[in-house]
Parts: sequence; C-alpha cells; structure tokens
Amino acid sequence: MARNITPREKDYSQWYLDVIKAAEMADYAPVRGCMVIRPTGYAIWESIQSQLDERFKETGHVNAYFPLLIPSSFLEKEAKHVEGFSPECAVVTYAGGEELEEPLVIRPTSETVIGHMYSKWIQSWRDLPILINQWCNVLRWEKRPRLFLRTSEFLWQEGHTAHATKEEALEETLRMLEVYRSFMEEVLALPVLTGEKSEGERFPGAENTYTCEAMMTDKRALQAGTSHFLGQNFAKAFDIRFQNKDGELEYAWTTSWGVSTRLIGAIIMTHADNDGLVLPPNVAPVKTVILPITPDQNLLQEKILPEAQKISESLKKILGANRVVLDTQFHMRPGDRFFYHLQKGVPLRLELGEAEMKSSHLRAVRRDTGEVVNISFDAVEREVPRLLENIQNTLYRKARSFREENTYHVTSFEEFNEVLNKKGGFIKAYFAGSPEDEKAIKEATTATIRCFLLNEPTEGTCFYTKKRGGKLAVFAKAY
RNA sequence: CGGGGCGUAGCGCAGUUUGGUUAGCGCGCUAGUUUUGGGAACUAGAGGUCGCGAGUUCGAAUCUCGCCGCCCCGACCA
Repeated sequence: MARNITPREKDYSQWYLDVIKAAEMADYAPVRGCMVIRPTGYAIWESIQSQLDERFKETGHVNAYFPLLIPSSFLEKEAKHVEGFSPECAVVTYAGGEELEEPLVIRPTSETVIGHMYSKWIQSWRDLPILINQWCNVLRWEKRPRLFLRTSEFLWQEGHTAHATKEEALEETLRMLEVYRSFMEEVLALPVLTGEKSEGERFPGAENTYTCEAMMTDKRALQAGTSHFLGQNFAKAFDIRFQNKDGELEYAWTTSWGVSTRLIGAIIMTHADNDGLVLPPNVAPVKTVILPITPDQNLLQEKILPEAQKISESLKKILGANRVVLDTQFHMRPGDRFFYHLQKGVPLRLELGEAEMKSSHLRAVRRDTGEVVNISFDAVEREVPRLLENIQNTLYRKARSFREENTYHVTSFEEFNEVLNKKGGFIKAYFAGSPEDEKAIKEATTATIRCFLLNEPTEGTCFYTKKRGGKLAVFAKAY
C-alpha cells in the first residue's frame, strides 16, 4: 500500500487530492482556485484532446479560435445567459493605464462572441451549416474549487454550430452527445448515462441540454459532458439571420457542446485506487514501461539493456513512439522505480532482470489488477497489445458493474429517502414534478435530477407527485 | 456572504497559555559509504527576517491593535 496516499475508504476527498499529488498531475497556483497542470496531467489532456479532435473532424467540424475578452454588453443580450453567468464572471475594467470605456468579460463560455461573428458570416442558406470547434481556456469564478473538477480557469473545447433548420440542429446536438458517449466509454473506459437535463439544470439560454453522467467510486454523480440545443435564442440575440431558398429571412438554429479538464477528474474518481492513478490504456500517454533491473552493472550494460532496447523498439512500432518508455532511472532503487510508474497509472509494467534473461521471458505486471504474466521475448508484439486491450475492457466492465450495483429503482419518496440514506448511488424513478418539486427534493435530500434518460419511451406514475405520465429520471448526489 | 479553524524550513507540525539570550522535530533535499527483484540504513550537511505593519518592553514566534492570506462547513456553482 502506498504510504503517501490516504485510503479511499478513510477520506475520499483527501484520497483524490493525494492521488493527484502522488502522480504529479497538478499543483495549486498562486491564485486561489487556479491550478497548474503538470506534465503528467497535461499529457493526459493532450491524449484526450487529440483523440476527441479526430472524432470532431470525422463528423465534419473544423477548429478556429475566438478571443478571450468579450465586451460585457454581449453577455447582456441574452437574458437567461447573463443571469446564469454574470455571478461568476471576472471583468477587466482597467487596461493600458486607464479605465476602459466598456468593461471586458473574461469568457466563461463563448456563445456570445461567436454568435456575434456568425451574424456577420451568415447571409444565405448556402452559408449553413457552420460547424466550428475551439480548444481554449475559460474562467468562472468558483466559490469552492477542486482540482480538475471545478477550477476557476479550466481548459475545454466548445463546439458551436449554426443550422438552417430546427431538425438539423437537434440532430447535431444528439450527434455530439453520442460522440462524447462513445469517446468516454471507448477511450476513457467511463460508462455514462445519457439524457436530458431538467429545466432547472439547463444551460442558461438553452432550449434543451443533454448530458453524459458518470458515477464516481464514492457513488456520487459527475456531469462529464454536455451538448446544448440553443434553439433560436442566441440567433435572435445576435441577429444570426439568413435568406432561405424562398428568399425569406429566417433566424438560424444553433447548438453548443463541451467537455473539459474535468474529464481527468472523472478518470481519477473512476479508476484510481489506494496506490494511485490507474489509466485506461487507450488514454494513457505511456501505455507500457520497460524496467531493466539488476545490481550487476556488467550484466546490465552487456545483456539486459540491449535486450530492453530491442523490445522497446519493437513495441514502439506497434503502440506509438511516445507510448513506450524505457526506464533508465538507475539512480533510483527498484522499489522507487516501481512506485514511480505505478502512481502515475501506467497500465502495464514490463520487468527485465537476470531471471528473465535466463528464461527469455518478460515479467509483465498489470496496473489494474496487479496480476503478473510472463511473456516470452518473441511473443511481446502479440501479447502486449492483447494485454492492454484486456486491461481497457476490464476497467470499463468494472466501472459499469459498480454503477449497476449501485443503481436502484424507486416508486415512492419514502423509498427514495431510504435508498439515499442507507445506500447512496443512482436512483431511477418516474418523475412528472415541477421545477418547484425538483427544488424541494433537492432541499430535503441534496440529491438532484441528473437527467431524464434517453431512449426510455415508457412512462410511469411520478414517485413524488403521483401524477401519471412521469418520465424516467436518474437522481443522485452530484459533484 | 454567514459559521469555525489556521498562518513557524519545500511539506507536515511542536513551541505561544506563563515574554528570556544558539527556534526545534519528522519527512523531503545535498554529499559520502554500504545497499538495491515492491517505497533502504548510517554519517555529515544545507535550508527560517516565526504572514505583514505598528505598539508595549531591557528583551516579542509568544502580549496588544490593525491589515493580509489560506483551509473546512454552509449558501452559490452550464
């Protein structure tokens, strides 16, 4: 057991912070609520970024960049948007040695400035759709920050699209939700429920917000990504109009969607254990590490190191040049070298010492289960990818089983309270209440509607109001 | 913004109640030696204007006043 990590059962928040510290993922910045993302953490973000970016491009999107500063008047153009975001905005009022004529908001999100630009770029139905994404930072002045989960400044991507018809925009909203779902499940091994947010949890200014909700190992819910159907709200606020084929002027239909560095928090709280980080191979910046081990310098230089280099080269061809590391930290003792990679979550460790040289086998140790597998030198190229795939699948299945074991169906408020107090986790229930009912439930229990599940055509009696026609919702305590 | 706690070495803390001369401990760090297959041991070192400012006093980490910052709980949080 790792001596520098508080056990998860003892103090979950402290465990989370200890894992981040032990893996050297992030550190607190001098400014409250801000974090420094260290190389180990940033490499994970780069891995997320490159793989998501590919999926965005496969679905027809292109990247662009819009500015950090937004005229404060822009935010005010959409009533609900300004109401939702103004409390957490930081505003620049002074620059170049003088008071600014108009204060500039540091973007909390970019719908407004992008809407402004789209109104200039769109005149004809031929200009649509516009499918733009940007990778950037945003700032939201959070009262209670937590590393990766909720920091004042964070990195994310925000997609912003404009369409000629409502149907097309809705289709885009759900397409991107599906891109998120498949990415999270296939790459991050993060099982998620997809659904629609209730009115109270909707993005300020959206007609509809769709979400991917994941269960963390403390049974709380984490919103891992959202996709918004903005209707014509922003088009009307920013005058995004086009002439249709019949020569009539129409407002465009827009969407926006985003995921952030919060995903790294989700990976930690889904897969990490009491020894530290555990990374699914598909997102791991380093998929495998080769550790030559021996106190015998001659043996090391003449036999072990050349063999390790040979194996490293052949694995690099299969897994990617940067995905395989040959550990040559010989100033460290073996135990320290094991823990170094263990705590950074490297999925597979390949040990090569005197015993392995004699038997022409590598000693492979899985990060997820600790299981040891011997791999013959000539089977490395076949067995290592197979093991990595197995680790990926095992992590996903384990997380999904955990969620399923901690999901309950209730039909009454009494039952709801009982499950919440005694068991925790996700609660599925038919709900037909008002936003006021939702608020009352939150006040009484601190649990919120995470979403109304997609692809659940059945209706039932509301567990709270006993009205008919309730939709199937998932409730949970959330981050 | 309300309630509570805390600022002393890179980190974690003791010392403050009852003022006293070289401000300590653990981890970490540096050097050397012996070690090395799941987080080493010994030896020798480096590292502090005790959060900031003013006051009381022969003398302040310690007492008084003011300020600043951080953490926890709550409210808030697409």
